[in-house]
Amino acid sequence: MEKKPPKSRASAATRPPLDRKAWIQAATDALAEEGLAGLRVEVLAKRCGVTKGSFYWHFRDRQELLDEVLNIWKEGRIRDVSKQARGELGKPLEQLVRVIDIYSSSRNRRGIQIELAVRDWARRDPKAAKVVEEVDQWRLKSAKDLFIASGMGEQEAASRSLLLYAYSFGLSLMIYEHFDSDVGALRAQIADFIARGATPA
Amino acid sequence: MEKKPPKSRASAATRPPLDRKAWIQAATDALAEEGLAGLRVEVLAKRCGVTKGSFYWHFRDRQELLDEVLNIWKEGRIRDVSKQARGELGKPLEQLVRVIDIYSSSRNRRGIQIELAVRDWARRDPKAAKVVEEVDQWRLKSAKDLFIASGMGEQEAASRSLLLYAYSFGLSLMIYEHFDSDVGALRAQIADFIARGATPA
DNA sequence: GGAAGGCCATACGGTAACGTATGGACTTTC
DNA sequence: GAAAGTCCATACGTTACCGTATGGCCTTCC
Repeated sequence: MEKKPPKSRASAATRPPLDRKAWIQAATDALAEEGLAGLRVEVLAKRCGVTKGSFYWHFRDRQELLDEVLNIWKEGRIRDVSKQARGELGKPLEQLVRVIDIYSSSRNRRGIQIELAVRDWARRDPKAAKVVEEVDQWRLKSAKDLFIASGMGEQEAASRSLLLYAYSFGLSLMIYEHFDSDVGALRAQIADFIARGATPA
Repeated sequence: MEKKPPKSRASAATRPPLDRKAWIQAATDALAEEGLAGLRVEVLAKRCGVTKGSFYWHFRDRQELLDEVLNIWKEGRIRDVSKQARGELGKPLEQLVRVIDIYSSSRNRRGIQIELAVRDWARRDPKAAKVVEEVDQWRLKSAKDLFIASGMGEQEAASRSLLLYAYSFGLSLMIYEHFDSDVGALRAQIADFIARGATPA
């Protein structure tokens, strides 16, 4: 057998060594693009330019990565909500409209894709379901507070909060570009409708 | 080599032979329960009590089954919409509230699961996306007509239609049971809000 | 400069799935 | 009753993935 030179570490020399964070980042990218099915060890390794030997040094097994992805996502979402709660982002109604906008906008494609992937994941995995439930709790509570802060009653504030988020997520499940000549106007009207209850004549 | 008796056809004798429809039915069940990832030939075969030898007699390959599942689903949804359009189901506003109800209700768990599975599928598969787009077109157009029939203007009818369906699908992505002591009341208020624009004091 | 530890490549065994090839059992047709 | 057709079981080759075992390079620390 000819002795192959044990792989020039050209890549290893130039590339900074990976850590857990880098793996989780790559996994989250894959989750956005391909859903839970995209989180495969060997595929992620190729994406990172290494082999799975690296992966199993940083993680016990695939499940450990999945758990981390979920937790990181949860923490990020709760941080976002907390920012809102601190009221540093403008008046209540403006914030509510912005929330709707964030989830309707193509600007935030990656965030939306992850959101949908996690929620699909949650339909079959109890751990993911628990994370989604917690995130929903925070968001709904925060939105409800904002509605109340703008002078709305308890129950209506709760209803509108639920409507706001359900609509936002649901919209990104639909394919409606050709439904109307100006879907942007429709979205704007709906946002106004949810946040202010207005239905322009 | 000992000659094994070529498998008693006990099952085959009692079980009626499968046809394409039976396979598609089983596949749709699997889709509801496990999503697209559940549509695996050998797994479905086990569910049907046969081996994949049967499958490949009825279908050219897995893709052919997937296409059929999509088409059957599309036809069913469009049939549903057509029923509405024929106005055999009561007054416009009642019908709209019923649509919301159908997609919020645990009565229709299977239908909702399939709906979500197909829409998740559509995020990565152009064929599925095309089917979803067509179904959305029919549904949105039908809802819009109902709103118009109850005296609403063009644009508001369009907005509310989009809101209605987006909300319905989005709601089944959320985990909100513990958000309020009476989530049923919230849902009822939202339905009324979407269909009639009412926001009870 | 030698030892220890961090980071990774390679090779291996195992499982699950796809699709094909082939033939067997049972039914229908002529 | 033989031939043709229907429906399926079995065996095979292939690919993709998981997780383990093992060893090697490269840095750090004494």
